[in-house]
This record gives sequence, structure tokens and C-alpha cells, in this order.
Amino acid sequence: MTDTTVRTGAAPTLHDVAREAGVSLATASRVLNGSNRKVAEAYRERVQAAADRLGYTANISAQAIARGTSATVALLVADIADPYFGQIASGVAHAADEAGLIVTIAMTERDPAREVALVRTLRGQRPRGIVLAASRDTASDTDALSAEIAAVQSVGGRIVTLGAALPGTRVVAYENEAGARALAGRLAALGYREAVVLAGPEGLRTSDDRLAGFTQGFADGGGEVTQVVRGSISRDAGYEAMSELLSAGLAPGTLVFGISDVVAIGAISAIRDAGREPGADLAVAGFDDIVTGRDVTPGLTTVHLPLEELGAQALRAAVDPDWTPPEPVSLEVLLRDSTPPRA
Amino acid sequence: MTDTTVRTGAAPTLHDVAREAGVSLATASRVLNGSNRKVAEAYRERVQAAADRLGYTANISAQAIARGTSATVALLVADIADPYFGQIASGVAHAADEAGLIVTIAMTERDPAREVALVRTLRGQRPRGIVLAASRDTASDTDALSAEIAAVQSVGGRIVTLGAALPGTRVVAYENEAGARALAGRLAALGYREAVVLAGPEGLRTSDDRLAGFTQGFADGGGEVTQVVRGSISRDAGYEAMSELLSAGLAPGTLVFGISDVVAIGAISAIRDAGREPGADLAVAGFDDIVTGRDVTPGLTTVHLPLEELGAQALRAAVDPDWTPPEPVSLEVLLRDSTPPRA
DNA sequence: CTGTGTCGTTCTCGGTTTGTA
DNA sequence: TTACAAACCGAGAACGACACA
Repeated sequence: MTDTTVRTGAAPTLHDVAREAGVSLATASRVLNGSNRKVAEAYRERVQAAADRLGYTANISAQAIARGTSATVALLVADIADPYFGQIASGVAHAADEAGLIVTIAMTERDPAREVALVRTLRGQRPRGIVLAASRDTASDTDALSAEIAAVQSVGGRIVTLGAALPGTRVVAYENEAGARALAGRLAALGYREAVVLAGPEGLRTSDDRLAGFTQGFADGGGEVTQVVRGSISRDAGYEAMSELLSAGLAPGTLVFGISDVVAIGAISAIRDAGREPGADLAVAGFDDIVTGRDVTPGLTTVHLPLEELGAQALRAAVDPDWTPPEPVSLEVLLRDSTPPRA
Repeated sequence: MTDTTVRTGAAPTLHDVAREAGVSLATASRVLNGSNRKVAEAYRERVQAAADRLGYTANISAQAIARGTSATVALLVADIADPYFGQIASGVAHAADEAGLIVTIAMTERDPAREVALVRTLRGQRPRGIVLAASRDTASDTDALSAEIAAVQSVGGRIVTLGAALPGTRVVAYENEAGARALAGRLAALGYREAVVLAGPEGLRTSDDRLAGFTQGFADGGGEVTQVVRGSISRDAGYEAMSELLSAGLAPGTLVFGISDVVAIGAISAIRDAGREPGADLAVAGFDDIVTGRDVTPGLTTVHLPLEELGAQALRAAVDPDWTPPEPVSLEVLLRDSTPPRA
């Protein structure tokens, strides 16, 4: 593809560049990669030219091992196809790009054991940091995870948990409970008095916090949570849970709170498919403010989370040596047509 | 966290394990990582125990350089927050997990120059393969990218393009043109005669193919594409393009074809926000079958793409030594309520 | 004494960095 | 002051050494 000889089976090494330029290994290293020592301009040019001619790119594995640190950050999400995690990943990737870091991604599929195994695998990469974005179970055996985390940290790797805090890690928090409380308050003020909640499995921090906040806020406003249905946090789980609720009968004017937007959106579809009308008939609210919430009908009432910004913050927490825990970002309630004021 | 001495600043190495177990480096290497050579059971156990005690994990950078190949695959997408790419990434990640590979991800942001730069950066990782999922521009300078691709391939790295084929790479194709033609045919059969297309920028392969297929299929069915509006491929671009079309005036019964589902969904929202009714008034169709298409109202007519499966296929193409190009997956038209039969 | 089977020594990978000329 | 030689990072693999049958 270039005018040089076609090389097969081996990438050009620093050795090749040095030989081509007629300088020593050390000199070539200094001009091509950072160094505090200086190099004469004439040499610099010759090396640069040779590198270009050969299409040289430093082997980052070799750099990592020689330098003792790898320009890498790992991101663990539950499911990258979920828009919640997609937007977070986008923020992480952006910030990583700015910091000149490569990000490796893995999916826990909401399995605690998988999460531990993945941290262990990723640890082999000696990453600068690991961002744990998949929300965690409070109940499940946290010891194995803690051990892996400690192992990463003892080597200088930083662990960042996004959302649910994990002891001994840097955490980028947002106020699930306060946000849900505020949401519930606003909805009670709109006249809602009965609510059912489509929650995640018991023990899941994010879900528990939101449920607690919502329940309290709604009670404070004079309403009551009459039912809590638990399932996984996904569109389909929301759809199914809602379908069952509907076949059991649900009074008009009831408010349905989906523990996250994807759940709420599944619920809206279930309501419609059951021949009822989302909105005035059965109101629905979510949490996260994923983009889709604007495009469903009626527009989904939710709590805005700056997902990309949170992802970016998480990455910075993973790499910034003198990072200090920021104030938890406070959340904003977005009232849309899925929860019209009750007459 | 364990009962051993707390080590700071250095991960346990194979050396440490070997010393701890009282065996040689080679022996430790043999039991902890793959090897065809055998090792006595007594030794095996001692090494295993020592490794566990120390919390040893092989430094994959060191492995990569020693073995000459890194258990890594790179994935390039335009924007990981886009559900289209999110689902593909999910498929890639799943398949990579099965193959015991780590996947690094990067976003091109639809910038050809960035794409070249990223391939170059990722090349430093000496990945087993690179999956190029971001659709490419036919016009733009393809030479720089070709050079980088050739560089990867000359070292044994495999390049896989998903969707738009790139010469000299393994390609996982799907039939954009045929799919769009089939879609247009079905819609014409429903009675639509006038259509406008919200397309991507000129030169973007995926967009061009779908546009061509749709135009032809619609003409074959007796219809006519009266207008093509170009913009980027995103929800917001679809929304804006549609808004402009609407303010210029659009006759009821016109069909709007969004070059992808996200565009079409943006268009639906624009139609509704303009006070018109998506469906019977202005019909909308998309392409991709992202999950959101089921949840918008009316349900979005589209062409089904097995996105996760395509991602998985792409990964297999990147790692399977004896891979043969599969038949391009044929696509299925999904008629939903956004395109009701015309009376 | 020779063959078989394990283990250890040593060189290697591609860079970085120190001491030194 | 600047460039070079050599040691080093963590792991893999060829090859030699040794024990045992």
C-alpha cells in the first residue's frame, strides 16, 4: 500500500526505525515517544521520517510493560444495548479520548459472579482505572468483589463506582432517593393519590433507593403506594409486569412508576396493547431521561440524569490523581404528558 | 484483604508465584497458562495454591508481547449511544466473551479523519482484529484508511467491515438495497404513491444504498419519490428535517421514509409536534428495527436487522482463521401502524 | 546404557530508562 | 549537552539437564 517493501508477519519495531534512521534505540524512543531528554533536530527529523516511511506505531503492550502502566481504562456495564448504559459509555469514551486513553468494555449481564470474573480478567490488563457502572446488589456476596477491587487498587488502579457507592472506591453519585422523592412530590401535587411501582429485584441499590424515595415523597404528598411489583430492569420486564397488573385490574387514574425509563416505556406499551390509554387513564413516570422518553407517546415524565456527563465524570475520577468527590449531581424532574394533572 | 502481606505498587508477577511455590518460572508458567507440556500434580497444586494466595493474574500486556498476539479485538462505532450501534456492540461483546477476548471500543463520531486516527491508535494494541461498524463515506479520502488497514493486516490482524464493504476486508453484509426495495414495494402495495426520503449525507454508502433501493422499489410499485432531504443520521436530524418539510407543506397521505429508525422516530415526533398525525395523515417508515420502534406510537414500520447477530458474526469474522463469507443476511419487512393501508 | 518424561536455564518479545562516554 | 550500550519490565518457549525406568 506504500512504496516500501511489503512486510509480512511482523510490525515494524522501534529497532527497525532506529536502524532505518541510523540512530540508536534510545534516541528513536525519545523522539517518537515522550521524554524529558532532548534530541538534536537533525536526528529528530531523520527518526520521524523513518517512522513515517515504515508506518511505525508503538506497541502499546510493550510500552505498558516497560512503563509499568497501561494507557487503558475498563468499563463495566450491565448491558451496552441498554440506552442508559449506552449514554454513560458515550460519556466515558469521550472523556477517555480526550485523556488519550483506550477504553475496554465488558458486560456483566447483571450477574454478580460475572462481574467479579470480569474485574479479575480486566485486572490482567493493569488498567489505570475501572469504572463499575452496572448497579450492584447489596445482598449478594460482596467479598469476592472487594478482594478483586483491593487487588486492583494495590497496584495503583483506581476503581470508580457510578451510582451505587461501593466502600473504598471513588464514587460518582447521583441522588436517586432525593430525585425519586421530588418526582413523587410533584406527581402528588398533580393530584395523584394511588401508585404502583415497577421495581427491580430486591436488594438492587439503585432500585431500592428510588423506591424508598418515591414511596416517602408520595406519602408526604398525601398519596399511597399500593403495590410494588418486582422484575428485572428492562423494557420487556416492564411490559410483562404491567400486563399482569392490568389483567388483575387497575383503576383509572392510578400512577405507574417505572424504576427506570426503559421499564416505564415497556409499561406504556403494555397499557396501550391492553386497550387502555397511557396518560389520563393510567399515568406513567420513569427515571433516567433516556432520549427515547421524548419520542414515545405520551411523552414520558421522568427525572433527568446527565448520563453522558456522569460517564465523563467517572472517567475523570478514574484517572485524575488529585480527584475530590464532587457534590452528588442533583436531579431535575421533567413533567411530560404521561402524567397529566388530574382533574 | 487477604492474609498475606499487603503489597503496594506492584502486582504479583509470575516470578513471585514461582518463588512462593518453590518452583521455576517455566513450571509456574506451564501450570497457570496454557501449555502442551505436562507438569506433575504435586507441583501443579503448589503453584495453583501460591497463585491463589497471591491473587496472581497474568499481565496480559506481557503475554501479548511474549506470544506475539494479543487477546484483544477493537470495535469502531460512530456513536455508542445510538441504539443501532449499541445493539451491534452487544453482539460483538457477547461473542468476544465466548472467545475469551477483550474488546476495546472507540467512537468515530462519523469523522473519517478520526476513524483513520483511531485505527492507527488501536493498531498499537496489535489486536487480533478490528471491526469497523461505522458506516463509511464513499467519497472521502479512502487512501489513508486503506494504508492503515493494510498495516493491520500485514501483521496478521483482521479487518471486518460491517455493512458497507471495504475492499480487501472481511465483510459482514446485509442487503440494504434489497431490503429497502422490498419495503418500498410493500408500501406501494398499501396504496402509497408519494414519498419523501430523509437521507444521510450524500456518499454515505448505507444511506445511498437504501435510498436507491427504496426509490426503485417504490417506482416499480407505481409510486414516486418526490423529495430527498439530506442530513446526518440521528434522531435530531430527522426531527429537524421533518420540521422543515412540514413548514413547507406536505400533503396528507404522503409517505416519509427515514433512512434509519432513529431518523424516522425523530420525524414522527416532529410530525406530532407540528400538530399533525403520524400514521394515516403522514405515514412513516424506517430501517433497522431498533427496539424503540415498537414503543413509539404508532408502531414504526421498518426493515428488521438482526443487529446483535450481525455484531456476533462480525466478531467471529475477526477471529476465525478459516472464515468464509456467509450469505448476506436477507432482511424482513415489518409493517406496523405507522404505515396503515391507504383507503 | 539409552530412552522417556519433567523441570529449570536462558534467550526472546518491543519498548523504556539508567549510567556512561 | 547529547547519543549510545546495557539492564530491565513480565511473560513465553526452545533447549539443555537431570532422574528414573
